[in-house]
Amino acid sequence: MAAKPLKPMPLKPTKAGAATTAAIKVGVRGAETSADKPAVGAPSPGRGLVPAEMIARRIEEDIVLGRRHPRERLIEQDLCDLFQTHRGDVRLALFELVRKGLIERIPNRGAMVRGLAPQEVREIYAVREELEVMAVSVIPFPVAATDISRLEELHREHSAAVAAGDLLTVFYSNLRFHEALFGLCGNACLIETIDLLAHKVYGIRFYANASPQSLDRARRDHLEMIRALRAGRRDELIKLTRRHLKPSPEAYIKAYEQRFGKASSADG
Amino acid sequence: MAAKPLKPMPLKPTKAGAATTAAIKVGVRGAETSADKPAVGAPSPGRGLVPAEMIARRIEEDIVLGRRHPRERLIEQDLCDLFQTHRGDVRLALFELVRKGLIERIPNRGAMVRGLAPQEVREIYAVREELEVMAVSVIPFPVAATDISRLEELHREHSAAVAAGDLLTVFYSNLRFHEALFGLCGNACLIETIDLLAHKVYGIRFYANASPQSLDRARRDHLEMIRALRAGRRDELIKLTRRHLKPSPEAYIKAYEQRFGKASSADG
DNA sequence: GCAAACTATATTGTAAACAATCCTGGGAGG
DNA sequence: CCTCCCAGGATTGTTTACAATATAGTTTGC
Repeated sequence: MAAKPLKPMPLKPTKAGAATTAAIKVGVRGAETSADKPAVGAPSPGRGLVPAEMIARRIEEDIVLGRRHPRERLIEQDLCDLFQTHRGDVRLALFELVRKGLIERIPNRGAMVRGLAPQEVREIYAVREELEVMAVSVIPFPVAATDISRLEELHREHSAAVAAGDLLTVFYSNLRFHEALFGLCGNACLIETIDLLAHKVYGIRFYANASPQSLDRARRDHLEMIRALRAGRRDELIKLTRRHLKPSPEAYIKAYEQRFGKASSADG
Repeated sequence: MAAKPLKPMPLKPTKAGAATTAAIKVGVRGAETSADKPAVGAPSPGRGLVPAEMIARRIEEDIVLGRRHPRERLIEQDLCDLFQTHRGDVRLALFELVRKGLIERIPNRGAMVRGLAPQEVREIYAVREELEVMAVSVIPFPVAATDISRLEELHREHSAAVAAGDLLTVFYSNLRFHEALFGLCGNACLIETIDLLAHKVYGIRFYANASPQSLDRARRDHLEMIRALRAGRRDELIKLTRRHLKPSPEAYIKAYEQRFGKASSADG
């Protein structure tokens, strides 16, 4: 323990929760800084994120959009040059991506984009289904009109992107739609966990997004979800939630088996 | 983009899952390399961990056992001296703990042990219950005798620690028991997510572990769980799983309200 | 006497250099 | 011809120093 001749900390026994953010003697900036971290807002934003988080997001985006394929390796120095930063932050970003399950890292060797085995994908989607169904099961009904409006707005965004074939915008508007939907449940931990698992399978969306049919089906699902929400039909909403999660893993696994043979999907 | 004149990577299209670890051309030594880094002797888990993970673990343990209280701040240099390492690893460990929800970090200010508001605790436990019930719901029955034996062994360990009043061992053996139990479900993602959420509330176990009655109740719960497992009574097991999760948050919230007043628990 | 600004210090963030480790490829020995 | 060993080069891991930023205490102006 080094010197600590000054005060140990403000020590205000406020409610320790979200507001605790302000504890360190929050200036005007404190709140903002840690506040706007939940979203995956825009393609390449620099807004109030820690540099490492921004780098992680950019790499994530590359993986999602297929610009970096599985087994491709990520060199720290390359990333430093690319993002104009130092290795400390790049390193942090890489560990962050390991945590999210998007890349793999072996000490003293390096990091590489991670491919998901069918079995893993199935398992992740099983948990996602459980949690997303839980989320829509606890949404307080009736849902406020403003919330419905917001979902409709996001749905319009998504539809437009689908129509335009703009995959990047499709991806992010779809993300925002689901964030808004599950956000209605009010359980921050649940929302965060759903988000975490969604990140793990970002990479395979590429397969699901491949066909226009899939995109359109997703669009229609969203529309039905909004209807069910407005009508207060919870059972319907749950059914839709389950159905909406089916196509992505199926498309991925099918593509995987066609490419590498069926054997791999059965092991493990 | 620096030079990359050599091979881009082995590129073996094996099953991309867990075995992928070997992809970078893992030699025989690969595993050892990360293993033989004792760094700082940890009480319980000295296993092959990256230094940063070990540091995170130690700090986590301190928090769990109340050796570091909420709002206490963590200075990078102090931790370097304590763990005999450099700031890079300490920094990594701190970010890791932020992710686990045990500490809070504000850029340019520092990190501090995080206190959980009652509302957060409730939310986390709600998700934990959902996932743990899911886990025991998908355990393939009947359970192998060796698995039952292992659980009994861990239960004995736990019981002994409870009897001896050795809180540290109680904590870790309890952890191992639940890892083994939920491990039976076979869904790696589910196991990992359950573990993640358990970490988030490590800190509040201190309250639950305070009374010998609580410890003994947990012990008896474990015993009943093993019985239900052996008898193949899934409904019973689910009921026990739910019941087992109740006391901890209740004890914490009660203690919290007694200390800071009831107002805080209702907001948010 | 109070408030605003200033300085001093503690702490975090960034950068660069150095050391350790691992893959690649060629050559010696069998 | 094959195997083993050894240098060469690339990449990660570690160390150190320095810069930026925030907090605390003090001073100055009113």
